[in-house]
Amino acid sequence: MFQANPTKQAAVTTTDKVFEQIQHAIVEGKIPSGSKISEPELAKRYQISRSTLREALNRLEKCHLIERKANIGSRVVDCTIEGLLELYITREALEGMACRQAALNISDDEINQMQAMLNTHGQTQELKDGVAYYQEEGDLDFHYKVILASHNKQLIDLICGQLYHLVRMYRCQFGMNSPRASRAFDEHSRILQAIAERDGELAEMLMRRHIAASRKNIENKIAQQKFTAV
Amino acid sequence: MFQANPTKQAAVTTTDKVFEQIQHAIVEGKIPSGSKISEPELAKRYQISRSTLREALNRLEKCHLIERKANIGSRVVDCTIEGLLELYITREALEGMACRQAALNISDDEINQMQAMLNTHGQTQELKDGVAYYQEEGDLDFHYKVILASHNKQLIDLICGQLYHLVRMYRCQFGMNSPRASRAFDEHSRILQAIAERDGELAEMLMRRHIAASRKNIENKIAQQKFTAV
DNA sequence: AGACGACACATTGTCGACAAATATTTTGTC
DNA sequence: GACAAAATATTTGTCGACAATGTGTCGTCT
Repeated sequence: MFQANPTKQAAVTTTDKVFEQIQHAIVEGKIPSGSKISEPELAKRYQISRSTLREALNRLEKCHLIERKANIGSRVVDCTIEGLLELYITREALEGMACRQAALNISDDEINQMQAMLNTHGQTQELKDGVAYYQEEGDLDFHYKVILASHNKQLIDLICGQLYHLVRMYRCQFGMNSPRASRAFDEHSRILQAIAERDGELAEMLMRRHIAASRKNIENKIAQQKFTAV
Repeated sequence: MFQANPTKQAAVTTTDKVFEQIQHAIVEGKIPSGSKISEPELAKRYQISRSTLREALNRLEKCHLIERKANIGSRVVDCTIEGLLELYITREALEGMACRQAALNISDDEINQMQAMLNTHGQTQELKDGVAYYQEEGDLDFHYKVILASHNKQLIDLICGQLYHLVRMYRCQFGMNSPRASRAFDEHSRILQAIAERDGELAEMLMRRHIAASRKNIENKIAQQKFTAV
């Protein structure tokens, strides 16, 4: 099954739990993007002391969900078009490399697992006619697996531990159920094929194109919106 | 002049100051890599309360200099060969992309600045005959400038705000004054040239080769050490 | 009327103490 | 003497209070 963050273990301390709650609230927009965070208010809301809340805020800052300024306070990061495009460019670099490393380091077991996962995706996708593949976490699921298969702790932590919270936030807030669904599935298949053939160079190139295509898709949408707005 | 972290503003709160002190201590190995961190002891050493220290520890965790486990404690990250190689692979991905973006987004002013900087490097480098270029922060300085020139906040924060503390740590602890000094200077020149010509693809490729060459240089050294050890 | 400064308020930063969890030592038994 | 379990000690997590900093308001002066 899909899990929000394959790198972290279960929440044990109260800070952990509050952190996860606030994290979801931010990702889903319940705490609106760009809004200022009041420590006393949040502490009261979650029935915890300010110290505990601040600890949680620190972790939120670590995944780039909030920004803090000394003696001034914290704000939820705001979702801008530029931010989204910058995020995709960063993903292209990191996931591309992760994909190359996956081709070098993946185990046979992992290959089989991913193949099975893609098969499942393929069936449900045929049924739902491609609408839901992106939206339901199937897409993220595949990307997660690739990243983990890189066996590179640095990459895994950077992407899964930090970037992907932002990715999910943008997806939620911008409501991105792209029409690229069925094409994305094909691209995933080819990427996995390259990985299975241990062709790192090709694997990286395909993953970069895959992400770049998403980015360009977004750019087009934006341009379109601008056009209809005028 | 070179500054430790071009993204952050001056330290204002006591947490900031203590954070910087401990950061330097870890980077320079005064607090040995892999050692456990005692909160009470460090708090006493720096004359601050534990809450303040924990705030500083949170930031250290953010730059991957320490690792924390719930209810167990913090350890300074330990410097391993694998960790170093993983770090270089991540740098290759991120700085390569930063270089490509720099070629697209750099301003003419920035180009001139970098050109001037390289000229300075070239002169001092001729004098010192290439020994010091890597060691003295000249190398990092160039890389910093490239990353900033990408004008991509995400990339800048990831590399300058997080990765580079680790890079400096490894450089300090493994004492890496590589014989690649004079070659590195040439490579920097060509990278800047590609950037100035707005050739993003070439710029990325050259930067990736530049970093990959460093990595392979390290790998060779390791292999050599193993050989002589046997 | 607009600008500057003093005051009051709210928010963030820092502190020391208590509670919970983990590590260590002691004790008892085989 | 070695192992297991209980008791102790240390460390981490959480709390509420105080200090320092920033913000807004009001009154006075030009």
